[in-house]
Order: sequence, then C-alpha cells, then structure tokens
Amino acid sequence: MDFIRSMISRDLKTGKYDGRVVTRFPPEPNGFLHIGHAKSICLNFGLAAEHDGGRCHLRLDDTNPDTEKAEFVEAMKRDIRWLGFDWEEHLYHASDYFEQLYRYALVLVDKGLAYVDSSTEEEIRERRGSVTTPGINSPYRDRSREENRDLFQRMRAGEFPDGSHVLRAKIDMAHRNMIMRDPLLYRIRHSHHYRQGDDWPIYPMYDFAHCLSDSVERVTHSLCTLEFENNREIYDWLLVHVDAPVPRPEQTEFAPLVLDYVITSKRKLKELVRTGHMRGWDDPRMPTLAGLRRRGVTPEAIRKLCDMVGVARTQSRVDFGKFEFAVRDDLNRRALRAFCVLDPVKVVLTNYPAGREEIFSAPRMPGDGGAAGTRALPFGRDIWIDREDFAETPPPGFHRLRPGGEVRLKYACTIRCDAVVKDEAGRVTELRCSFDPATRGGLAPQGRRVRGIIHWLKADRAVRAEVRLIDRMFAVPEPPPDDIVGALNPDSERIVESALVEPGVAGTPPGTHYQFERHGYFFSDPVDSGEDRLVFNRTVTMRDSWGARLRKGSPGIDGPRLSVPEGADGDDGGTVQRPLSPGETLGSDEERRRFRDLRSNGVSAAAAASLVRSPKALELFEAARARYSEGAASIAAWLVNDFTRLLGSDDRADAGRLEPVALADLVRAVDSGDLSHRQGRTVLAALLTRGGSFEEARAAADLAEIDDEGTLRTMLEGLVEEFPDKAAAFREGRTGLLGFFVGQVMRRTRGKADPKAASRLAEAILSDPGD
RNA sequence: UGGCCCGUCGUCUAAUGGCAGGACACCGGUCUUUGGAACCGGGGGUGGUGGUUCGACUCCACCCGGGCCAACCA
Repeated sequence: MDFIRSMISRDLKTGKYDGRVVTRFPPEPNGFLHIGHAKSICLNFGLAAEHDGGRCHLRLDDTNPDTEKAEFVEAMKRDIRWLGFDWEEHLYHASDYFEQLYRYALVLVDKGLAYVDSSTEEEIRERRGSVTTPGINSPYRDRSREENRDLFQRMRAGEFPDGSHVLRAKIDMAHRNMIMRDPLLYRIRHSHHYRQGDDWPIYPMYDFAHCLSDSVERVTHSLCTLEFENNREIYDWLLVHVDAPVPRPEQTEFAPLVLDYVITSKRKLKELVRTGHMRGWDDPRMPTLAGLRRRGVTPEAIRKLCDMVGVARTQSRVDFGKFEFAVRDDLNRRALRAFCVLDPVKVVLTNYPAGREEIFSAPRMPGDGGAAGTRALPFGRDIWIDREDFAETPPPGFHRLRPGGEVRLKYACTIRCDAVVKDEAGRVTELRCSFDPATRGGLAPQGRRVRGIIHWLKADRAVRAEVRLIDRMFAVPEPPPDDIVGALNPDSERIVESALVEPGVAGTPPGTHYQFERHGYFFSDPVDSGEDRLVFNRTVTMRDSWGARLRKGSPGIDGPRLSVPEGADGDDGGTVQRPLSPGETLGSDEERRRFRDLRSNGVSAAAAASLVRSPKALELFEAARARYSEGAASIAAWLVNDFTRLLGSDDRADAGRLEPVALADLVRAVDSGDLSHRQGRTVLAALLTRGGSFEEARAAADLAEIDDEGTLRTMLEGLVEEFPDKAAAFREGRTGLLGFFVGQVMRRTRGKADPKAASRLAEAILSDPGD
C-alpha cells in the first residue's frame, strides 16, 4: 500500500473527515491530457472507487482566461472517460466560484490580511528579494482597510487597466518560503473567458483559487505533484484566515510520472505542435492520451503502467521498457495475429506448380485453444518474404534464410534457398528456392530441426497497406529542457507506403489491434484508415532479443547517446572527502567551547555535538545533570536519541512538560538496572505527554515484563518447532533470522517480553540443536 | 548562500524498530511453427560516517548527492 492510501486509512480510522473520501482531478484546460496526468487520474479516481461513498471531482482549473479553451475541456472529458474513469455528476469549474472567491478576498481585506498593491510588475519582483535575501515591503502595504476595500471593489468593477493593481496577501516579505512573501491573490485581466465571457476583469491566482475551490467542494484529500510542496503553506494559511469550514482539505504531494524518452510539459508539447514537429495533439508519437490512443495503446495498458509505477514521494524516472511491457502485456491478450511483409523480396518455389494455390490454416490467436478461430493463408509458387529474413552472409547465430540454408515458412512448409538473383547494383531481387512437400503443415519427418521460422505472403494475394513505424519521440532518455527540438528522434516515424498484409486483413475497420507476427503490435489508424485504405500505426515492437544481441555486439548501432555526459562511466577524478568528526561540524567558538566542556564530562562526541546545537535540550541537560552528575553521558544520550525521537514522532509530546528532575531520576533508574531501557522509554513517553514526576509516571505506566526464563524458553522452543526451516536456516548462517524469532516472541506477548532475555535465549536455543 | 522535500537491486516500489520482498530489465533453462509468449531458475540493493538499541532501511546527528521555490502561469 502506498503512503497516500495509508494516510487515508488512518483518516478513516480516526474519523477525521467523518468517513468521507473526496478527491479531485483539477487540470487547467489549456492543452491535452498526457501520460503524466494519467497517473494523477488513476490515483484520484482510483481512490474514490476504492472507498464506499468515495468521490472524485473533475474540476477544470480555469482561472487564466488567456490560455484556456472550451475545446480543451471537451478533449479532457473524452480522454478521462476513455481511460476508464467517471466523475458522474461532479463536474466543476473553478471559474464558477469566482463570485464566492471574490467574497473570500473581501474577508481577507476586511481583516487587514490583504492589500491592493499598485506597484509595477518589475517593482514587485525586485522587492521580493531572493532565496538568500529577504524582500522589502511595498510602499502600498499599509493602505487602510477602507482604501483597500474601495480599490479592490473598483478593480472588480473594471475601473483599472491591466497591470495597474494587484491584490496581495499581507504575510511577511522576509518569509523563508518565497511563496509566503505577500503572494498575489488577484490580477487585473480584461480578457474574454471561454466560460464566463466578459463578466470578470479580475482573475484569482492559482494559490488563492485552488485551496478555496477544494474547500467549497468539501474535498478531503487534495493530491498534487511534488513541485507544489512549497505551496502547501499558503494553501493552509488561506483556509485558516478566510475561516474556511472544518474539517479542511489537506494537500499531499506525490512524485509526478517521469518517463524516459518522453516529456510531459504541456507548454513544450504545445510548441512541438505549433511548429509542426508533430502533426497535432493526437500525433501517434505524442505522449498525450489522444496520441497514445491513436497509436494503439489501450487504457488498460496505461492503467497497468500506473499500477506498476506506484505512488511515492521519491523523485523518480520510469524506464521506457516498463511502458512497453505494460502495452505488450495487454495487447498480447487481445490482438489478433496476421502476417505483414514490410520490405518484400520475391521467393520463387521452383518445384511448386505455377498457377496452383492451396490454403493453409493458422490460428488467429495462438494458445487460446482455438477460441478466436482460424485464418486462411493462401500459398503458391510466388511468395514474398521480408528482406531482413534473408542474409547472403549471415552473422554468427543467424537462424533465418541463407544461401543453401533452410527456413520454415510459418504454418506452411520448409524451403531451401538454391539461388540468389541480384540486379546490376548487387541488390537481391529474387530467391530461387525449393520447398519440401514432406514438411507441409508443420511436419518434420526426418527429425530434422529447422531453427528459423519466418512469415510470408502469397505474392498475388497480398494486400497493400500503409504502415507507420512509430518509435520513441526522443533520441535520448532525458531530453534537455533547453533543446527539445534538437533531441527529437529523427526516426520517430518511418512510413512504409506499400507494405503487404495477408488477405484477411483487407477491410479492417479503423481502430483495430493486430499483432503482425514477429514485427509487433499495430493499430489501424482511427483517422486515416478507411474502407479502401489501410493505414496501420505501430504501437510497440515485439520484444527483440536478437536485435538486442546485435546492438550489444556492435556499439553505435543503437544511435546517439547524447545523454551520457563525457567521462560519465569513467573515474571522475574526484577526491574522496574525509568524513568530518562531530566536533568539526560546529560553527562558532562558543559552540566549540561547550562541546569541549561536554566531552570532558564524558559525553560522547556525537551526543555532545547534537546537544550543543539544541539550546533547549542543552538547558534540560544542564538541569538534569545538576541532580545526577555522574550520569552526564547517559542523560546526553537520552536527550539526543529517545527524547528527540519522541518529540518528532508523537504530536502529543511536548518538551516543556519534561521536568529535569524527572529526567534525571529516569536515567538513574535505567543506569542502575532498576528499569530496562525499553521500560525507560515508555516512562519517558509518559513524561513528555503528561508531565509529572518520574515516580508518578512510572507508577502509571504499564511496565509489566515477562523475563521468566521458563516461559520464554517454552515459547521459543515452540517457535523452533513451528518454523523448523527458519531455525535450520539460522544454523546455516542466516543470523538475521534471530530477529524473526525475537520478533515473534514480542508479538505473541504483545510486547511484554523482555527482549534482551528473549534474544539471549533464542540465540542459545537456536545454536544448540538439542537432540 | 536560505527554506522545504527526497535518497532501498540497473529502474520502479514494499517492509507497526524484528526474515530486505515484489515488478520491469538482465542472464540461464524447459517448451515452442513468432529470435514472440508461457513456465522454471539465477545474479543484483538499504548514499556515507558515527550514535541509540537485544535488534536499525526504519530513530538521532553530521556529511554527501538530487529535486523544488525569487510568472500579474498552473
């Protein structure tokens, strides 16, 4: 289960949203949906489907009138449905909330939390500062609430030209998060909105509109990609300060889908379409859902890919092979088989009567037990085979036809190449072969084994088709953002105008999947294919271990490798840095002084360095040491490890509740063996959440421990009996399994066993086979 | 010279502090009328250094590496 699903289970358990799961998919209608969006769609709609009463809203995030169009909205709706998801009645537009958003903005103005800034764009930018320097306040920042309200209302009334004013939140121009430096909330834009017409001269910015739209729709889990991490702070700030109803939606970020050889920048894709490098948004080479669909990729394959990729926060790149696997895996199950000869070479079977024709039968779908039926393959004296299935001087390991060699014509018979006919240029024009009647229909009478099996077509029965050999869009896995065009794969589409297919393929309707045997999966183009014209797009090639082997044997055949930096696979000559000792990482003389002081009291270097950096912990340390002076090292260790950990992992923990005296008593009790470390930790947790003295906390905590040797031994012996293979594996050296046995003891005693005793006993019992 | 986030097989992704597992890719084998598919098997991993713990991928510290943030885009 991924981290988002875990979070939702947790929320369901705690009743945070009263059992509701409401997600949303919020694209801006300024282009086409692509494979990257597919991940988000699968996640958001998937989540809704997995929970009773779950919902996923489709919300068009249309707050920028200059880039958005109704046609994009329609394309998006079509593509989402095609992928297999449904928003039911929950179709929304951010622009439908403009009035409500405007009222929220007035709330902020009236609270003195938003102001109208009349600076120029450049002034605003300059005053924002940089990531390392604070910004400075706008001269308009201290306008009165009344003036701000008046100005903002007049902005809305359309009294001011574009760019003359903006509405900004009043937060902090020195904020460490650049986004919080008085973010813009509204800008003036006298543009026609595809949906709202000319009603609005002001438009809300993303940060303002998004969280409030989520809130208006009572979304629970607002999922977006990692690049919005920094925006989460303003998301929460706005909901709090407009007093949005609780429980409020919460934003969670996940890693976007980044696929090798693909880009998912709508801006850049748009540019490729605009400049004609791609024929349209639905060009079969495009990573858009429309392009993938036209290429023959199925919704099932895309969903499968998203499944395989998972959802996590790690920034990742997905191998293109994973995409290809998902596509083949699905198409293998659904695509009917047929023969297709891309680059024909004539074969004349000299011992076959001219003018005679016989029909061989072949399965439409091998391995399905005949469920899909058979197809008829006419056979005769003149046939076509693919040029690459013959080699006059074959490379080592080549299995197909060669002079004097034999090959099987799939589903027909074996043939032997007797003579090669060439034109003046030396190009092979015809192969004169003889067929073996005894091998008809797949028989191999003499036990003779023919390695090569190739596809073929009877010359006068083959049907013409245009085949577009689609390949990956880019020549390199990571196209450089500043030179997308230069990275395009020059062979991303090779058009074979007159390929030949078997007669049964004639009349194939547009939108049909085929596997052209040994070539790959193909899809009759939904646009260009028609009754009298066959056009096929190659969706994906077959897995090709022969081609891979050839490429491996001769580097360079693989094409350019622009992405590999010079010397990347060699020694970069860098020097290995010596790790710094803890004391060396300290910044100031004062810190170093305290560090030496702590060291002289027996505190470990690592603990001392940590303590010095944390004034609060250091204060506690000094106070506790005053009561238990010989325990300096232990107190420091407790503070640096267990104390810090509890504070970080438990929301209820508060350092302020921990009395130094209680801490000192606790550490002393553990040092003296009065309490195990584990029990000490339990008491510390209680002290941090409830406060009080050590004795009180100790009395209140459930510290019962099973350390009775007999009980533990019985339990462990039972485990060894129950898991004899694991016990044996341990004796053979898999010492990690000790953890398994101790873990089982801990689990079965619901954490009550003394792990130290259990561990010691387990080791003794396991190492000694006994009988 | 800041803040936030992220580092697990080649790649993607799991593991309430308790057996480092799965998938793709790769290699080998069986079978085979697709150099395909199916099936079986194999190699390969916790960025580094310390610390805490009976036990660390998991907690703590530091280091290293990567990503995001300074549009009146989203």
